[in-house]
Amino acid sequence: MDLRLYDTATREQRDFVPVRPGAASIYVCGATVQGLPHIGHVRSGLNYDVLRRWLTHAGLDVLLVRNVTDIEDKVLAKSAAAHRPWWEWAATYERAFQAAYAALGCLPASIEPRASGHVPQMVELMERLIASGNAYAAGGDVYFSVRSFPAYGALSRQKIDEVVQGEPDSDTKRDQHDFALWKTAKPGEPSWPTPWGRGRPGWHLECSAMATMYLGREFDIHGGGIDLVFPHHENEQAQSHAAGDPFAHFWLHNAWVTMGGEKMSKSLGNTLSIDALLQRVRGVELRYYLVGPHYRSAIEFSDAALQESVAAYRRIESFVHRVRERVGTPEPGALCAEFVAAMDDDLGTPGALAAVHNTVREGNTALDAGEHRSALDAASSVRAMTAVLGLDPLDPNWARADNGGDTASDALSNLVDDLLAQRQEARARRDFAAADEVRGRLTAAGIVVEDSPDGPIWSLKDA
RNA sequence: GGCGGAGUGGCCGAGUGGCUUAGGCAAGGGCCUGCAAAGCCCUGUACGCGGGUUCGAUUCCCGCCUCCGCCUCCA
Repeated sequence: MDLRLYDTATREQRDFVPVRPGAASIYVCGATVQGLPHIGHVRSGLNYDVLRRWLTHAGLDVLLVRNVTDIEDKVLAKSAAAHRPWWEWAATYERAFQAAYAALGCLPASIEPRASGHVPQMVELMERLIASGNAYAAGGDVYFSVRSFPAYGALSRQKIDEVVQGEPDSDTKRDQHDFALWKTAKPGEPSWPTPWGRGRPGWHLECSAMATMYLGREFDIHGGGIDLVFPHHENEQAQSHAAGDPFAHFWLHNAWVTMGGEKMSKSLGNTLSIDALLQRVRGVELRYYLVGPHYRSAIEFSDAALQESVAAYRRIESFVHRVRERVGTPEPGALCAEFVAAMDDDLGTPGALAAVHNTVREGNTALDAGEHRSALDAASSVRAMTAVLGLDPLDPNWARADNGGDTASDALSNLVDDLLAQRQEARARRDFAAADEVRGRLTAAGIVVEDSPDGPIWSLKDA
């Protein structure tokens, strides 16, 4: 394959060459399960889902690991405030995230490891770092010694001395820039045994340990939101490199979904929950909206733009449905070159969708001209391309009621067909008042009738 | 202060040193249709501001303005 990806570490596009021929390994920073997922969280999941589908389409055996940060300050604080066990709190929101990903058509990750289940791997990594002189235990905490690792800052291009310091959070650190790998146990908080006493993991350590556990010391792609570059990913890379692991070959970062020009976040109170959005549009339509712009471009959320996406997606969808009803069910076929080129160019989904729309237009033209073979080919191509983006209109996941599938009952079909036959009779004798009366009754019942050169087509009205 | 991103036609959103200057949505005109819907065709001539380089810049360089992000938990 000729995929090129923008790598944050090198700040340029590079040819994607898998570490292991024929396979691809991806680690994505998933959710901190402290609250409900919002549209921005899902955008990230969607992005790596598209990447995964594209790599899979290229014939690679893809492993996708998306972690769950279930042991973390906010989870502990919120669950404590609610007087609930931390693990119940985490599990509740873990399910909410899984449901949101699924509703948007994200294929399940190969595994979604929880930080709390990988303490032994973390301890092992800390032991390696202490042995190499890059970490030290102090008062039950374990810190990474930033100054001991000259390449610190390589990923984010931050210089240690230029980094703004927050409030000192510890007396035991040797350097204020050092970050905690492990935090000593506090009363009321969960803890695990280590050679340095009981405690709980720091966020950065979790990801290094889990990525290495499932994907090995060297793997292809590490992804996440742009906000994770510093300090999270910087720290991850520093830990793993200091421990002698080659770690990720590519660092990918997706941009934001903003609201009112600002980053969506709980603290600003401008979040948009997935549940609320799915009251208004279907999952596949929301997916189209989020996949349409390039993943490294910010999306300023607006209702108008969301509705435009709905209209744009329905154009694609209605083409495929019209072909199925008039010609036959298209099976996924060949991708067009424009689509492939766009996707290979750092997952250029905007260009890829342009290719889809061009094919739709050609297919519609063919259909109008009665060139059924060409129309079917176009629809096959559209199915294949949309499938790569997770937007295939005939994917059972996005099943929609129309009279071409199993979703409408035979009884309903018989009734509608009977009425349509009456209408055709009326039209044949040019009694349009009677014909429109039949159509009006169907419309009132939620059935949309459209006349095509091949006869009337009906479908259930959109919800 | 350090690092990074953005400003494109009515809207969303790509992209490129000039060549049919993406695609979608909306609008106007047309074709088709008994009507409608859908579809197809046509139309709009945009790139924050000021300089510079160039035969030519939205695209390269410099400066400026505005906005946003990270540096503290964060997709």
